[in-house]
Amino acid sequence: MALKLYNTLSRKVEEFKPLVDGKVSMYVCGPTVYGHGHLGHAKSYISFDIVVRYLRYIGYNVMYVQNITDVGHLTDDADEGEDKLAVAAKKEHIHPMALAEMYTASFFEDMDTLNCVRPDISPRATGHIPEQIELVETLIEKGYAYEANGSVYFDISKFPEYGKLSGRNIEDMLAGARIAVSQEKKSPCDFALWKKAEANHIMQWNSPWGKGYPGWHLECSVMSMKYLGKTIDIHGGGIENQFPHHECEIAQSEAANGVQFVKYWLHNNMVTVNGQKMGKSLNNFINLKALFAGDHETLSRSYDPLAVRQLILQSHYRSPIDFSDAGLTAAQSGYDKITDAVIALRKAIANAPDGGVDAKIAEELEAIKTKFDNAMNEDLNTAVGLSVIFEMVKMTNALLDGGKATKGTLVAIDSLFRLLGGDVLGIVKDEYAAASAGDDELLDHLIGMMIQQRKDAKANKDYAASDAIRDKLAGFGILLEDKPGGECAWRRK
RNA sequence: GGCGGCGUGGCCAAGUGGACUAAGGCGCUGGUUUGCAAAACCAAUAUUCAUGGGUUCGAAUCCCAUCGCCGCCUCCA
Repeated sequence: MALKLYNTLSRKVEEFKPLVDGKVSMYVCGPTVYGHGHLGHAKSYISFDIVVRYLRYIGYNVMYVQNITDVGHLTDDADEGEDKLAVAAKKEHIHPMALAEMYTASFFEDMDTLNCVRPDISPRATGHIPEQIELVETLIEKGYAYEANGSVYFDISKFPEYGKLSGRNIEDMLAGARIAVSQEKKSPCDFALWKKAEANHIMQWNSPWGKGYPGWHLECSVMSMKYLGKTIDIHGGGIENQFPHHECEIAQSEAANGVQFVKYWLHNNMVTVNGQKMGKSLNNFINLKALFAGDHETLSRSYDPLAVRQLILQSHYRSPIDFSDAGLTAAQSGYDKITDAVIALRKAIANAPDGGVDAKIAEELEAIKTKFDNAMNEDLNTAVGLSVIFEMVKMTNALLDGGKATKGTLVAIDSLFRLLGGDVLGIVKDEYAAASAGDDELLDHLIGMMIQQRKDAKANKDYAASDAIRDKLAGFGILLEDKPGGECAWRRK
């Protein structure tokens, strides 16, 4: 069975067929770097991270480009207001490019923490000003754009397909009262390709139309074309970018090149916080660093980044997701359950009796993988994909409880955990920080002493003393687990 | 006003015409284990899929209506 993806352009789930056999070109709208990453970024980039990982898992050679927007978008709408980066930079008393640098680093850090694979290319908008100017020139030459008072606008009337992605028509939009009217534009729907800069505008470049800066849709068209070609397989982004951003990208690119810009348009849905829209202007967004540190008024604790990732994977990428403390706690519990099972499994491998893979288990693992593949092939049903991981957890725990599984069997299970849970879903790690021996040898000795004391107390039926030791360690985040046969293991919580 | 989505157990969430007497997670309850816990395992937890009609041999899944919620249309992932 082949991969199927929901294509916003056709509003249908379609079988995915790349332009070139075995290769996929994919562009995802990246962040505007004027603040730390937040939950919305997490949802979006984890969603597309899954797309990339799954495509690679099923054998495609993927070229993944995700831009960094470090200029140009305005605080208000396409034609008014200030450059968001400039506003933030002014507030922090640093140069806009220093601000962009800082938040770009922060963004990469957060995405690494969420275990998102790095894009192959992360092009910056400011690094592609000449290319953007070239595209504007091309559009003017071909009659799709016009200059007015040092700015250049795309002439929507020359591109009848405008609206095909978002299902809008120009008449309806003209009837709407919310479109800002500019004297320079022939039609209120025309959008800026290049904006004339006032003298006090920090970020500005020379152009054939005087000093200015690029319009806010231009960079994606240009960088997509430059690194992936005139027609690409997949373009992803948040659903709110469907209109106008992606609509404008299509207009610019297809007008300039005369060929289809993108085969498959993928859009992820939005995030709400406690049932309410999370928006920049609402100022209710939870930034990722605060989330990982538990440093937010609505959060009772910190959350493991991969538990956040798991929460996102529990629902479909095209569904909205609500973040709440309760939801995060539930996801964290589930994540811990998987992690504990995998750690226990890997520990057990060392002491397991030699032997090959149990035939029945091998068969079950095969069925599990098939179920996983089928779910993911249906427009990336990560919720079912995750449920498969939980089936493996159950299988693992049952086998470990039985204590008779061979090394070969356990290794086979671990391999599948690494493949499906690790390579594809990104929630199972290759290595976990040593929870007992190894690096923490000293800690292990010390806790071992406590465990021995507790054991002695228990032997004397001094349960008050033994429970006090357990409680005290729990207070430090150390959980004791009594095993059958009087053994006691410890792990961090 | 235009466009789109959603409403499934206490919570989250998959399923979108027939193996659904509805996956999975969290939670709760009972059991095994334990001195007691924790962890793990086993069992139980929706005769029902917002409501009312309709189509069909058959609907959570299709159609219509009603109610409720949400998003986009302005920067946002």
